[in-house]
Amino acid sequence: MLRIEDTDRERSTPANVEQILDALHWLELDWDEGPFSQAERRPRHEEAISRLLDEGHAYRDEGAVRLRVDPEGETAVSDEVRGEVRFPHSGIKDFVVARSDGSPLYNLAVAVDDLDMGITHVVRGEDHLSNTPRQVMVLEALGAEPPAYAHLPLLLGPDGKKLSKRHGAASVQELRDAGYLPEAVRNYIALLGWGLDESTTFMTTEELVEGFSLDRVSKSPAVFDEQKLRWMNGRYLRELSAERLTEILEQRHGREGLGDAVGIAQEKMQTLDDFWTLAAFLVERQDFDEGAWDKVMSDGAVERLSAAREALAGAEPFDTESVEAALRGVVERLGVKPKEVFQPVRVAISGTTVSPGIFESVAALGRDETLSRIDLALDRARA
RNA sequence: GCCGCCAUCGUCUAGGGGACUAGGACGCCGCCCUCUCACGGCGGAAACCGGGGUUCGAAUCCCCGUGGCGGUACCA
Repeated sequence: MLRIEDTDRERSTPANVEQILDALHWLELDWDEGPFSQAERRPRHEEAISRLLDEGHAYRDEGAVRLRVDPEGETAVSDEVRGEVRFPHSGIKDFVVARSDGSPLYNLAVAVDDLDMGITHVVRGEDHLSNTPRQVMVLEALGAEPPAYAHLPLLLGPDGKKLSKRHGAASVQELRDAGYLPEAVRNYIALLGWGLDESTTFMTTEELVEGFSLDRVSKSPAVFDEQKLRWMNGRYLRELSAERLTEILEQRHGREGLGDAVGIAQEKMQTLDDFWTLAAFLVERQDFDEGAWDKVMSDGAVERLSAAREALAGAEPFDTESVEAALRGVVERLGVKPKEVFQPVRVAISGTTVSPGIFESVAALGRDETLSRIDLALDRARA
């Protein structure tokens, strides 16, 4: 039985817990909630406290109950990633295990819970390492063997500050909203503070489960790098079938009929959000970007654009192949560079100089819409 | 203050005394591909925190320093 710290116990609001579980669910990670309810656990905690009191391991001090700590001794914690860590008791005073009102404190509650639940491995953030000797002392006073501990390096934000768990669920939510795929996030996070070997980067969940080992967990904190996540997400996006991606995007945007657009934008996307910036022009007309317009609609652009219009008007059938043939024919006839024809067309249909492939885009728009957008551009250029 | 953890390219990391001229990935730069942007391919710049030891030999082991982080609560 493995316990993964941590869902805050008493201090967690239901909404908070809800968020965390929601994040785990989105990441497609399994979990077992265990006995969350403090109310349920309370009798066991009180039992442990009175045992500690009866056996002289703890005493009352101004109402609160404190555990006795032998000032001469030391407590060693055996940690799966850091080895044996020794804590001289000179740095640990008798500590409170129960408040004056009898309610248990974290270090006691967690130790008793671990014991009752038969926990064998406690895996949690490094921020708990210094608390561990206290939990071990509680367990020892109770005559129990402490579980194995593994303290993982903290995750830092780009600012170098720790990515707190209390905001952790929120940031997983942010990643989802920003258009990252759960499998990419899962894969990326696995690589923070751990690696299978010196070069493996992409791993399925099965491979992760199969290959994970605590002895390859690193000891130093890791900074979350969104650039790398974007790259990885792009790779996962391109592995999706066009059908599946269309389904995801149609649901995300609450629209139908995005298939063609998805087909030609997929290879350029890094996040789901990128889709709209890349392909919005295929769905609705965009305003002309002034910079792009000035750059492309220079001398002779009107002639080249009208020639392209003529060719497209006669292209039959209006698919990618014949569009390409028509446009390349114009290039040849005019004896100009390909881009001198393609870029004006691109600006005419998309409003800007950056877009997916021109032949696919024109074909996807259809003849009528394409010609009408070109006419609009022509009018504007002549005005 | 005291206790503890950590320290390799900008970032994630490999490395466990000689295989290190320090490897891979993201990002960056250049070239190729090319209708733009991407994708892809090729190439490049880029790091062992500092000082002492130990050793024939140290990125690797030890000590000190420095820096970052955590704990030291009738918080979790």
